[in-house]
Amino acid sequence: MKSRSPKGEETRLKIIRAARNLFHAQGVSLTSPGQVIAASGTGKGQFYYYFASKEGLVHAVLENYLEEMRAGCNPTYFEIRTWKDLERWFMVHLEMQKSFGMTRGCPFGTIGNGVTQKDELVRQDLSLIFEIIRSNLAAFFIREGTVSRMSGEAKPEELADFCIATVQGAMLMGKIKRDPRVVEATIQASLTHVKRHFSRINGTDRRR
Amino acid sequence: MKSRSPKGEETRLKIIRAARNLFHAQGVSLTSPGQVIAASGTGKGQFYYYFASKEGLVHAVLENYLEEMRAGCNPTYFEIRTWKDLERWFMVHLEMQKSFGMTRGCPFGTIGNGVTQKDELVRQDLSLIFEIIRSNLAAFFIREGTVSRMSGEAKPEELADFCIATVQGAMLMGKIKRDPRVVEATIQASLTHVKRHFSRINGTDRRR
Amino acid sequence: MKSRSPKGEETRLKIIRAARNLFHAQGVSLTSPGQVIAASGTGKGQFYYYFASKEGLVHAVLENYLEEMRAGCNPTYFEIRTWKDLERWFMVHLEMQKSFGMTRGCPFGTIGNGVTQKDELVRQDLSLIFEIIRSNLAAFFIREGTVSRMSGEAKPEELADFCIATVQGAMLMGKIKRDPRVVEATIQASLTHVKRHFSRINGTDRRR
Amino acid sequence: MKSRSPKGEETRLKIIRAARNLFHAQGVSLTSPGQVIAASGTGKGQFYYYFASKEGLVHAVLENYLEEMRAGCNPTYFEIRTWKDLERWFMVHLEMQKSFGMTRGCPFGTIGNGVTQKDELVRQDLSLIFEIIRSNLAAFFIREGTVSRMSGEAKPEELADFCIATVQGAMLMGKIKRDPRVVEATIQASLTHVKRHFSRINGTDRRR
DNA sequence: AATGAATGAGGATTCATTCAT
DNA sequence: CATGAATGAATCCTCATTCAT
Repeated sequence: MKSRSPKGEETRLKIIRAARNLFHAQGVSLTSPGQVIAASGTGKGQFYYYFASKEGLVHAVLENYLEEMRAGCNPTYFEIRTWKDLERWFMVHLEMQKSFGMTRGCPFGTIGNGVTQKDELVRQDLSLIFEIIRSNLAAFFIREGTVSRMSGEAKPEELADFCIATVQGAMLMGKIKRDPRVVEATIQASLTHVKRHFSRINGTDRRR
Repeated sequence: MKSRSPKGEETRLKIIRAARNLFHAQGVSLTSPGQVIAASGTGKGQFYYYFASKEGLVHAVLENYLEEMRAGCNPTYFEIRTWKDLERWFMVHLEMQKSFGMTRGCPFGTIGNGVTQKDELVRQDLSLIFEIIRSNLAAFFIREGTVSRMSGEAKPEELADFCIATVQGAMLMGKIKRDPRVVEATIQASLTHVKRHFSRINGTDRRR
Repeated sequence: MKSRSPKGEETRLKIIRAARNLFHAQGVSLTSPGQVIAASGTGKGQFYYYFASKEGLVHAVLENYLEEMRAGCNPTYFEIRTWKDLERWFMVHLEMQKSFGMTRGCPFGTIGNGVTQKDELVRQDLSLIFEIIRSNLAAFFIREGTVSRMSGEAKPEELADFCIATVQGAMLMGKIKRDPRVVEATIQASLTHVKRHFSRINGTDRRR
Repeated sequence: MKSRSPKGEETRLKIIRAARNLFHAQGVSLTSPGQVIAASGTGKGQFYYYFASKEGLVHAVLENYLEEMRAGCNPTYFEIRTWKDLERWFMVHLEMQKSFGMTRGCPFGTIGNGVTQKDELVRQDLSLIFEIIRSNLAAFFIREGTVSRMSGEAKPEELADFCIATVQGAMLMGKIKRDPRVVEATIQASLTHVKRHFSRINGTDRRR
């Protein structure tokens, strides 16, 4: 935490918010400090006062996402307690994408796509974020009972990974095709697949 | 088709090959013409003699992928006739990623992730490529029989989209986590899900 | 004269014509060999086969203008025998400029404006062209009688220079203002001024 | 107004001064940012910090001329109150040109000659400058009396346009011929022409 | 005569960052 | 905390020209 004064923290957040949006829209590499500075209405000096470098900003943005998730105010992250919640989890991703006219993918996926061998720090930030999402999903699957009548193939963590990967892939394809239908079909299928593992237990729930 | 002379075509291909590799490794936006020129061992002038712009090069690279697919010499694209073929289709993606030490995703996904509103041409090129891959998968599913015991929910095309999206998502997550296990688990689950739609018909085949 | 074969001469002329137009529209320095080649529908090799360099092309273009003038087929150059001819001479410049929507000046002035210390050859070409135009005008003034009642101030050559300079200045201002009125007023005044020197002799002619 | 700090303003002016000189010497299109940067002793970044583009610099240079004129410190712009002033106005242009060894024309004419359809902004800047010069001349002619014994043909504004156009044309021809005599003769004739319109009133003044 | 391929210097601009105040 | 000025490498691209066939 570099600064505590409310004024400075506000400036810092303005920069982070602007960067978040730009990173989501066009990725990290196409976003220059200049763009972030302009969009945030701050100054060149401020930028490098609060962030050591552009990479530092990426780190801060991801940390900001994390804080948001921990504080429970990120619309795509919430505790999943029921199958309805899980469905909602899939759906909010689709809705978010729709709200941008299918021109953007998942913010994390977009940032993650641009990581190269030299961005080890950022890669780890992303890994951590996905780890948390994974835990959230896995926790639900664990809670949902001793899973899988199918030779134990699917562990809760793997189901969680599967959910995340399909959402990522769906959003990427949705962005490329500018079409929500791929996303809808994919997340539907993903959900169906996941539910099946719990068919014995949640008899009535299993198909919707 | 700009040039036919064997000499020029060779230069053009050298540039395309270099670009292909760099785009795959670090995405389009992080790849500068200068890098492509250096990697291809050509000259500044040659680059712009063969390609109108950097965007033109991206277009040419994607066209090159298309030609390769049509000629049947792209390792990730081949006619899928059996369930073994489908498994192989999933696997070659994983193998390719492993061969790069899990530092790269799918070349198309990587390029696609970087497209913004202004890259409409590139987006359409990618859409076309994915359309062809989709057709290939869908054709198999159609051939595999009158599908889906499940109230017709899953159409062949949607299953194809599902396969593509899961592979894209799996590779993206694999790259971010630098870990092949997510990929393995995800494509396994995806395959399982798909097979299930054909379980009544291909009784013995259904699990491997 | 580099080539005599009709085919080659035709190519050469296509290039010259394209260059003429481009030089007139945007000046020499903003016109690249590439533009000329494209506009003439020829090839890179042809260009440097017929012209040693870009400067050589400028030279050739100016020579072409000269030939045209000598052959009597340049619309702005014709023998001036009467005051009506002189008026027409002023007017054709205005008309030419109007025909381009007041977006261009005099082709010679435009080229001349761009000459720097290193373009000595071109400068001399232009000097020659203007010398010929001057002779034409001066010849008329000489023929028109023993001039100037005013203490010999205005020699025929000086009147010729005056005509040329006013036309050049008028067209330049007309281009900058995108307005034909400056041109009209200026050439009218210039004509009036010139006529006055002959008022004693050509009594009735003197005002139109 | 981008900057106020004395340091920055000085840098900005250094760039403008260097550009002014280069534009005058070789025109806008032959002047590269690199040349301006070198001549001004600043850096690449500074150039684009102060000016959005090369065109922006041209705009700034013309604005600078305007300020100079308004501040009364441009040697070619001063209030014309007497016929002597008008003569001086003509003469300073000639002297300026002579001071550069007849290798340059009028700075405004030189810039104006290079404007193409896409330089609308610059064209308007120049129009404004010439409008101000015109007003200055016209004001004098208006003050000089109820004009024109000649059927009201020549309005003060038109005489002003005539003066400007002849000076522009004279300087252009002077540059092309590298000879001050054309300029001398042309401005002399122009002056004579203008004076004539006031002959009744300023009887004794009319020839010098 | 004609063609296309090659060359590399240079042009216009943006980048990420640092410095001084 | 904040501002604006400074820096120079790098980006994307065009230029004028030459070469090989």
